[in-house]
Amino acid sequence: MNTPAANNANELLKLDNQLCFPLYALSRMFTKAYQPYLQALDITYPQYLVLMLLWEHRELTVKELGEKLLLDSGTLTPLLKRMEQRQWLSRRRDPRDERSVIITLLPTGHELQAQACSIPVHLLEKLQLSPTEFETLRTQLQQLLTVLR
Amino acid sequence: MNTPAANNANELLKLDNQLCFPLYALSRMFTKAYQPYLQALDITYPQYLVLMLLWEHRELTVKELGEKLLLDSGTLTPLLKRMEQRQWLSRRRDPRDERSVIITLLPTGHELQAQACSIPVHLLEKLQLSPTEFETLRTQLQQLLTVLR
DNA sequence: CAAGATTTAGTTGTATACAATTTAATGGCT
DNA sequence: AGCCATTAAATTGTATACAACTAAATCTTG
Repeated sequence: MNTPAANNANELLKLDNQLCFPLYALSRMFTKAYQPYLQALDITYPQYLVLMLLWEHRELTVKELGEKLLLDSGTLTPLLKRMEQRQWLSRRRDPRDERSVIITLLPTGHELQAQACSIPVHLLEKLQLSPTEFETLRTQLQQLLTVLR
Repeated sequence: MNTPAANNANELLKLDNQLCFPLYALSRMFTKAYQPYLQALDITYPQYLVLMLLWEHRELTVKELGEKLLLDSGTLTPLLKRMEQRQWLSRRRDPRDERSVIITLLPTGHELQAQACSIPVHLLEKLQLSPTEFETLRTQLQQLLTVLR
């Protein structure tokens, strides 16, 4: 354990020298930053992600949602059922392929968009990043996401 | 909804135009990338974080762990109890302040370090980032973490 | 066309996260 | 000393995540 190589390995084992921990911590901090705005709409962050996709696409299968959010049915099915209970969306089997379930936004779900569209603006203010910084970071993360996918 | 301002607000509501989603997705993908190596040690990612801190510091209170990991006792207490059951660490009240709980690494917990020190190396390989890219990204995330904290 | 492979959701069980509340101990102040 | 505010963990309840498995529908290939 006292060779330079071992010391280097131990250095790498420190929290501060890793990429993963800041990602993990930042991800949770962002979710908390969203919290007050989401609470006003009575939705959670993953539910907000689903809504964003449905505002853009109107209807999507569970599989498509999973591909876009990188979540599986074990997470999505109960989440979508909760959203169905609140009348934000409907779940129905695809008549042309009974294996698939099509998620469609209901009127109540559409109405949330008007209240939600100020959320990203609020968050941008909280971040205090210049548009350039924001864009650079977003692009880098997006790239890393593509590489790892 | 057809004014330029409203359209811009709707643009911002797309997944691809946000910082938060790539952080959220990347964080989970990283955890999955660690998974095979952590599974070999039979630990979870948050448990690995706790171990890394204890390898570096020997003993820490629950409060100190929470400050470093940005987690509260609601998350840490049950997590630490599970690690205690496996004899990796001990939990005992601080005699000088009975409110605090001191977490100390046990021999079994120390031994895990020898097996764990190859993990960051494996991860670096998976990432395929140049040392410069890695460092730039790490610094940016670290900074963002400091700003938001 | 029939059997086996594949695909899509759903289910089960475990482990986080975290808000909100509770409990116990300590500190500060009169 | 006695009281109140503060602090540190623990507890409770809800909502993700995700591995592993199941069930049903569809596809493929001989």
